Amino acid sequence: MGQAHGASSAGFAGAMRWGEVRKGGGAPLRRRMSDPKPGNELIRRRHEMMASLRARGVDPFGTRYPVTHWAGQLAARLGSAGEDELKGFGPVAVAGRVVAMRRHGRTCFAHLMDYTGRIQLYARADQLGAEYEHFTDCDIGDYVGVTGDMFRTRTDELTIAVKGFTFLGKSLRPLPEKWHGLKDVEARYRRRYVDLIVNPGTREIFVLRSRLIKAIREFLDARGFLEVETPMMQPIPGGAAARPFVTHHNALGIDLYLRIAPELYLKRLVVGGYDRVYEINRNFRNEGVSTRHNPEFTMLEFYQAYADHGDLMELTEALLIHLAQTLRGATRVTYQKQELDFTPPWPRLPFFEALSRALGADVSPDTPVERLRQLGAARAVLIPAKSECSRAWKELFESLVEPTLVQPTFVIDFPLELSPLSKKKRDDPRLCDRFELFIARSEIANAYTELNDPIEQRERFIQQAALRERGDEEAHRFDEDFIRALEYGMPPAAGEGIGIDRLVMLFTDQPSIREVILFPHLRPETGTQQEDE
RNA sequence: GGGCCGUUAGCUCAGUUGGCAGAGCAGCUGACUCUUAAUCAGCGGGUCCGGGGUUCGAGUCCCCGACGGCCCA
Repeated sequence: MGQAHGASSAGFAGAMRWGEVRKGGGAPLRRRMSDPKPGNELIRRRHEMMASLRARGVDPFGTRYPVTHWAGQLAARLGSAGEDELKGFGPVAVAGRVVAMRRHGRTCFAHLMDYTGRIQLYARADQLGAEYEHFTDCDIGDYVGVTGDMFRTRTDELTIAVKGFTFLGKSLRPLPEKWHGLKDVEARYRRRYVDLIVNPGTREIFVLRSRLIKAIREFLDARGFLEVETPMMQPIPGGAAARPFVTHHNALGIDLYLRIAPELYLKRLVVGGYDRVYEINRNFRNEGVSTRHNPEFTMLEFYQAYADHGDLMELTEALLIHLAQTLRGATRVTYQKQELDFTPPWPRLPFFEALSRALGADVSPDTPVERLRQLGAARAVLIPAKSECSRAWKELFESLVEPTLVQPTFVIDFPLELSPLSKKKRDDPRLCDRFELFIARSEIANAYTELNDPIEQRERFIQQAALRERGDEEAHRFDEDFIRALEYGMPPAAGEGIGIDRLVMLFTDQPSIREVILFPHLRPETGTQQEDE
């Protein structure tokens, strides 16, 4: 192997030009602190090994490999197979990443990981001949293909006796330690690929996320809902109270907004005659990041004609039970050491009843804001002077009620002012036919009976415009075309939005939204140094 | 935006009162034909996040900054 090292150093020097990394011809990027230093011994060694393989006529980066079995498949089929069955099973070809190597002189054990699981490999010099050296030259992290026969070791582990061996993709960087994995949270988010390689728990979260979304589709499809796609870039960002991201369309010469909600477009489709529609896709809100907020997040929205928000409460109960049973096989799940019981029906808690209980005094939509401020102050909730009632309700609810809502709870009878797209409650025009679902102190769903009266919708938009005039950047914007759609006639309908990321948090027992989003938003890892300010 | 905490080898982490920068894993060399956190013997590996200051001397103390985490708004 000695001469191979010599041959490799030239190739290495050519390949590694650390100092020359540039971003668009601009200033050099700062190297991240946890990145190996230029010329790092472990990386250099791997480059040398790559060159050594080439010198021996071995391609470190293989191509198409005819896989006959996956690791998980072998374990499932042969996990309890006897000696004779294994002998008769015939040759297998597997491919994956080498994740462990135990060299014992002229024999060697390794573990291969593919996306279904792991399988042990056993190589012997007397079986492999010249290829044995290539096998033991594997670095942890290399992608390889292996052919061989199944057997069971003395310690009863299902193993492939290696007969043939191919490099498929050389790994040039050292992986984190086998025992502790990668723990550093920042590194896990920035290099999710490494996190996924070494931390099985991370892989499982995103498999469950995928299964959850699939289960939602099955549930809605079975009930006659049509999945649709509506614009992500909108000229008027509507359907929610939030600040949008702006972008620019060069050819049209106009600004467009990344959507904060699909609502107004989905309702246009209800006008168009699709009685049951849903969309699962991204929303973008220009707000801070936290353990519960990512600037882009995934939302399910669905609309059902001829139904009201009461129907949707029942549908929501059925949906979450379906998810709990499909994903966890139970109607109860443990979230952050608390047991959540999804058995319906869930309590329906009127908004002002919840506030009154929390404040220890009766309050209603008519309670003056000054009184609300006093009551809030007594419970350490500060409501800024000159606030509108709506602001006070929000503050008090978020500080005093939300933290108490652990078990699934529908909060109903929201004040009209907070709900400009929602139908007015027939027997109390100060309230509306709306609910929010809370689970584990977190808002999971928001739904209402849709306002389908274009005259009243116009009035509501006008009120919102007035709020916007007074500086409320989150007030809804006037959407003339949406009014026009309603004027063509919209059936009574109920609509709901469910935050997918927060649902995934519940079902994977994760305390932070960043753990259920593959690439959560972080500040760029390298400073641009170009805009000095 | 505010408060607190963190950043040391590829990874996980120690680092005393301010006095030569450490361990385990990973890596390298050698031994080893059923191991599995393999074992045994030996070896190499550091911009202590960055910049400034105090000091004879700073990983450690002070100031500024970057990034991250948690809590609050």
